[in-house]
Amino acid sequence: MVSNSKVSEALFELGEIFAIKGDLFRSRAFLKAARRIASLSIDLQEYRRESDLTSIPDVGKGIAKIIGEILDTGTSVELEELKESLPQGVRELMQLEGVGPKLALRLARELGVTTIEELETAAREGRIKLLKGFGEKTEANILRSIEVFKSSRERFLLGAILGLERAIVDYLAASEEVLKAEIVGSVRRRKETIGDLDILVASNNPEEVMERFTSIPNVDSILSKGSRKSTIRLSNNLKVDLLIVSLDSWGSALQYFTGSKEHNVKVRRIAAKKGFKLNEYGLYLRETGQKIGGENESEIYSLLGLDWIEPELREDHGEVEAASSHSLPKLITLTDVKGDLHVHTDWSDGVGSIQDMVEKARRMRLEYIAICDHSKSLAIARGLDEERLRSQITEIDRLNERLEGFVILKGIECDIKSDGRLDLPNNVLKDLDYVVGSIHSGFKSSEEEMTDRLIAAMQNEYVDTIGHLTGRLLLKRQPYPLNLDKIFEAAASRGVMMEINAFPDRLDLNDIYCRKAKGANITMSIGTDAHAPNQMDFLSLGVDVARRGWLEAVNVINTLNAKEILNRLRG
DNA sequence: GCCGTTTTCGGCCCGACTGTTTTCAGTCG
Repeated sequence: MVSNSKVSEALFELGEIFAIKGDLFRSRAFLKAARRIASLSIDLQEYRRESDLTSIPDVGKGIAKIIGEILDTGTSVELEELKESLPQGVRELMQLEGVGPKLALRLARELGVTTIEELETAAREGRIKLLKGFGEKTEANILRSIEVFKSSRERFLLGAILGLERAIVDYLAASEEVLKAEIVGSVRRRKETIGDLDILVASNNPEEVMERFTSIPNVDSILSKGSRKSTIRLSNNLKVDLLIVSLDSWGSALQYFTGSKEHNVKVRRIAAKKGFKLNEYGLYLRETGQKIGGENESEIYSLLGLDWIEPELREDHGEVEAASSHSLPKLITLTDVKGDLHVHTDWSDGVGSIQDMVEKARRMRLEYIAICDHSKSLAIARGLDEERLRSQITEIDRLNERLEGFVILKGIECDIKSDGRLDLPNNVLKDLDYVVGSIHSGFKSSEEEMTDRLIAAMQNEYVDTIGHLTGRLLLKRQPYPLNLDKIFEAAASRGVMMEINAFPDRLDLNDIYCRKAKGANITMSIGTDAHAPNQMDFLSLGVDVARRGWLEAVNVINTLNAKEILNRLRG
């Protein structure tokens, strides 16, 4: 899939350049195509061999030609020429908040700056405010954007802000002036990483609520403040938007601010076609301006002839079409999940005993957990050799005898060695209930080597699941290259499952691959990879990914109860 | 440049906030 990201980056770049040049519609077309390519679960190189690139939505003749050129030569002549024609550094400047194409071009042209660093110098020397149409405030804002850019331009893990999200909503909801409060935006859609936090409030007294919002204890700065919409930055650099509407616009505002942008564009277009106008305040008849909906969200969808769409699906990945033909999936929920299929204990690098993990699971009302400590190759994690694993098996048997209404599955997270063999012999694997095969080394190998390695591992009859397939660490490490088609084909034919690793910086498989795996008839398992009892709370993040990947309960093995899963695994 | 139940031309989502300017362009979501 390396070629896909290369193509999508080039298309993004072209889109931005066209925006700088003022050709906004062409820009939009390229950006749209770029996003489309980025979300494809098929490899472009392979796709091109079998079909016409123009069969991809948002890709027409022109862009197909450019994609072909990039696949063949690594770049596009048009892109290179356009880059030449722009002053150096314009695109870099656009990374700053509040600096769009127009501003970036003027700054680059008129100040001759080519980097953010040079722009900072110019701002400190007071040269920006001398430009026509610029003043003190613009200069100060640019300086502040540069600060933010330098200190933290990374996104936040969804798993890292969840408590905070709740706390802010509760803080606002405690005011009598707040009639309703809800998280919207990418957090409501449960995206794996988020850029900011969006909160929607219904109130008849927006001024007072805004006051309360902008005086939240850990606010660092107020970026904008109006009667309907304000933005603050918290001391941890997280940006929080508050939007206030009246109760009769609650549903349309919820719909609008949940996004995604692409989803909303599609929904609005349907509204327009049916003779409506949809905005955050309501659904209106275009001709008369009469308001016909807005109080609740599902009503908006139903007036447009659509089933209500779960927020996690709102990415314009076919959900609007499915809602129109009443064929949306019935998504898995957290309560469907009966067990956690990947936890560590103090037998390897976890901090809890088997008993601690069991107690936590029981508090979560789960029926089972699979103890999957590391195997011996992972010496740094005190991985288990055959002898210690046998002791652990005995220990688990002993504990299971005393447990009622709960089962501990005997498992292992067994290292897959570089030749694809497993780290422990079959004569001990056969005595386990559940084997997760994972790669923890050799991340720099080629796509072919990694693919072969995984396929070889799946030939082992005791491997139930492949753990954290792509090895990515969100915001830290890219996934290693893999031929997913080959891997999923092998997994489907061998009946091997794919893990959704629910640890916040893994979430691997991701949503897109989940959907692809589902299409390949592969069953998924969800495991938190918890190394401490409380980390089992990450289970909900795994379910979020599954939901974003269009999975239903039947696609996930942990929706079976303890008896069923034991039958399925070793029956 | 893409797209089509208004289909090969003429649209392309729509509104809030800011800054600097007297009526609006730029940016963002």
